[in-house]
Amino acid sequence: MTEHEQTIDSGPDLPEQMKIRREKRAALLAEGKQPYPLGYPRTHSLAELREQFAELPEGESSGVTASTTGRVIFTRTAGKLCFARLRDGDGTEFQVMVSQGKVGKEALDEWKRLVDIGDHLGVTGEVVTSKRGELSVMADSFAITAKALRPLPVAHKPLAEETRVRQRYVDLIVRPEARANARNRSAVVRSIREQLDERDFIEVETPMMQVQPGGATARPFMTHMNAYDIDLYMRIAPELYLKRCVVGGIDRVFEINRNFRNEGADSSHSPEFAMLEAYQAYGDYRTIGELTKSLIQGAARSAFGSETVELADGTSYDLGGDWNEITLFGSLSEALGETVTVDTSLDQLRAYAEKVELGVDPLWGHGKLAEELFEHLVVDDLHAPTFVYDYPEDTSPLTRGHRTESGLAEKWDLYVRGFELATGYSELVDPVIQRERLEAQARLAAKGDVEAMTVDEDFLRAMEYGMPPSGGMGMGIDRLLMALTGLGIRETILFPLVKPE
RNA sequence: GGGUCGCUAGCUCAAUUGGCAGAGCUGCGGACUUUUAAUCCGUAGGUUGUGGGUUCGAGUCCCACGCGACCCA
Repeated sequence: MTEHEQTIDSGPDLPEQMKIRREKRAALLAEGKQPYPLGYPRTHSLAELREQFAELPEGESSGVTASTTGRVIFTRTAGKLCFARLRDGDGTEFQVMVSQGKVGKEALDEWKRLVDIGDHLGVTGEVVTSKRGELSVMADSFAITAKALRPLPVAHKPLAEETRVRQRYVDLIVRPEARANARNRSAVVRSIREQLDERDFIEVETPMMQVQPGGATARPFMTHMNAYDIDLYMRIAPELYLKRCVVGGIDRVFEINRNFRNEGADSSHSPEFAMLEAYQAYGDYRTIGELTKSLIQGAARSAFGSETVELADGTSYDLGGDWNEITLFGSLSEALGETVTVDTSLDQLRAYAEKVELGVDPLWGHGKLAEELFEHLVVDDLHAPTFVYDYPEDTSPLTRGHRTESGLAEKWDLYVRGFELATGYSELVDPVIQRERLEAQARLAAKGDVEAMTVDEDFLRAMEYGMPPSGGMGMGIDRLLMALTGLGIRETILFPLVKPE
């Protein structure tokens, strides 16, 4: 016996149920059987059996012998006849019957002695229906294909929320919604990729470890590369690299990948999150807004069959048709009952903040305070899909100034069900103004703003070669799933970060 | 960061004023050749999140810590 086996077999503290399963594993080995064989010669998946024998009348035998596999999720013994329900990864279930008359006493006893709920099983036998009319395989033989050493949780009580997240593998085994969530996410991401492909966008993958972080105002994670002995940053956004792509002639480019932001974690924020960013040469914030709407509506159609989706709380949510459009200062004026514009003084904004009991950071400038007021007063009411247009220029350092309104930037944020889902811009492509903006950001950083950008000389060099006029957008994939399903972010991410137990 | 609540058997949860730590399902042994969360008989399973403290006695009261949920900033 190896040291490892001693450890797992001899633990006196091990719960009884786990000890017993380990003993069953040992018994299989002692009897010359593999508890974890290489495979099982399968002729039909459970779904194929369901499809092929859907018409088999009650109480009849098909005459067809099939070999199939699945995880045991239910067992029942009725004397000399045993039942088990198998389930496949796709959720298909199928019944197995083991009869003493068919397999003999020895095999039936082995079944009763060694097979547990949770085990993976291969079964070979005739496809029949039971007296109760259920399609079944009447086993001629069976083999455990993977012995489960831990019991599954009780099927009929919901798993505690924390256990779902910490042990997603168990959640996926026992909860159909968990499996559906994983598949829905895949369907949504696939739809986005296909739609962008149809529009001739090229998918790229740009650095996730960067010498200097850029493309967003956010606090980065730091790491260290030993070979070069330099600090590196996990990226907070792919923007500056995707723009380099557009400079280089990849006129329609996108990336779906992870960003990392060293900030809080709560029911709508994860420190690592998946993001789509897309850039389109000779587009602007209007065309990229249309694209964003199409992508979301297309994803809803292809993943859920409709632009009106069913949310987890049972309500439905309509993403179809045209969406509301408001402006930041217009909606803020309405909420305050006072006319607020980009020219309203900082002191006046501070007075409004005090009036609505918004705590103000003295470091906040004019634009930042206007955005904070907007988030405080307006955002919660933006339930229907709403584009919020025209943000202050001084908080949008990578965005082109507004074509007609001085002091504003050509930026929109898309709000869905009260949270920010996506953002889009007419991109700033003038390298001289871009340098001024980044240098201003760097001065904020020097003053202690941990979220401020730094001057990326290589990015500016690229811009100096000329970037065509472009629209760009970014959308949180996790949040898109939240919008389409009504789930919390910890349900749309399979393995969200959790503190160690 | 502040407040409130929670952490008990494999899973989901009880436990009265501080007085023998329980149930259902699961498991184990038995009966049953058509079960579907079967039924019947029997039975096992606990360092009550961790560490201190008060007390004759702590799941329960006090302190600290860990993990989590909700609310607030």
